[in-house]
Amino acid sequence: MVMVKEELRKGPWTEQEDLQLVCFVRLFGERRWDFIAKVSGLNRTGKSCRLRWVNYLHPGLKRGRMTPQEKRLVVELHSIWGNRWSLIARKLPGRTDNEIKNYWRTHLRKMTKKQRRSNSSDSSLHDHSLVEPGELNSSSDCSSSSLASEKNGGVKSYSMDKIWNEIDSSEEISSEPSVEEVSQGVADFSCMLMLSPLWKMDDELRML
DNA sequence: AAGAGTTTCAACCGCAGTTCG
DNA sequence: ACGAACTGCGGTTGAAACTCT
Repeated sequence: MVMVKEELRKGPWTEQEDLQLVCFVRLFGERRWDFIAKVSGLNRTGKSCRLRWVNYLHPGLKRGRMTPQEKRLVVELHSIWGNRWSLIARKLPGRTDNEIKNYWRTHLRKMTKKQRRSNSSDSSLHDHSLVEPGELNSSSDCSSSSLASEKNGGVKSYSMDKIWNEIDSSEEISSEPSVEEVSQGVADFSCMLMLSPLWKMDDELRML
């Protein structure tokens, strides 16, 4: 028998992987990521699973651009705490440290550009307006919980709403099942049945 | 219209801190 | 007390989308 060690998957997550991860996080909670990674049959590291959950799948995440208020808060807090992104993120409910970090980088770039320009043209630098032109009226389309670019028909063109709907509709399960329950086969947990290659693997093994 | 430059965002990596056996 | 495994954080990268010329 030849043991083929499957390579860990990297790169963008598929809708199916997301569903799978959400199911297993609901089962086991937001901890033991390595365990979840193994048990779920996702070919990902625990780290990768955690990151995906925290930055993307976690319910209650706000989607869409940051509002001018949020931007202002980020700048204020950054002036106090520096690059303590996770700390700053805690003051902005629904925002992740990654998001804030990303925002800060672009913000910083804009500022340095502005500065360079104003240095060269000797204009004043008072405009600390964090609000880009046109932002105030159009701001915060957070209501749309669709993923970044639903326009592109790529891998990512599905929405979190859709995922959560699918999950909700497929579960009437208590929030915290015991490990025993799980091990004896919460397998009737429909999404697990359908999704986890682990169970498939089990069947395949039996066949041998 | 097309190509270059810029922005945005998701994901990976390495490291440090924490937990557990 | 100690080492291994796990977790969380900050930095960085790369691809896709968008804007400008």
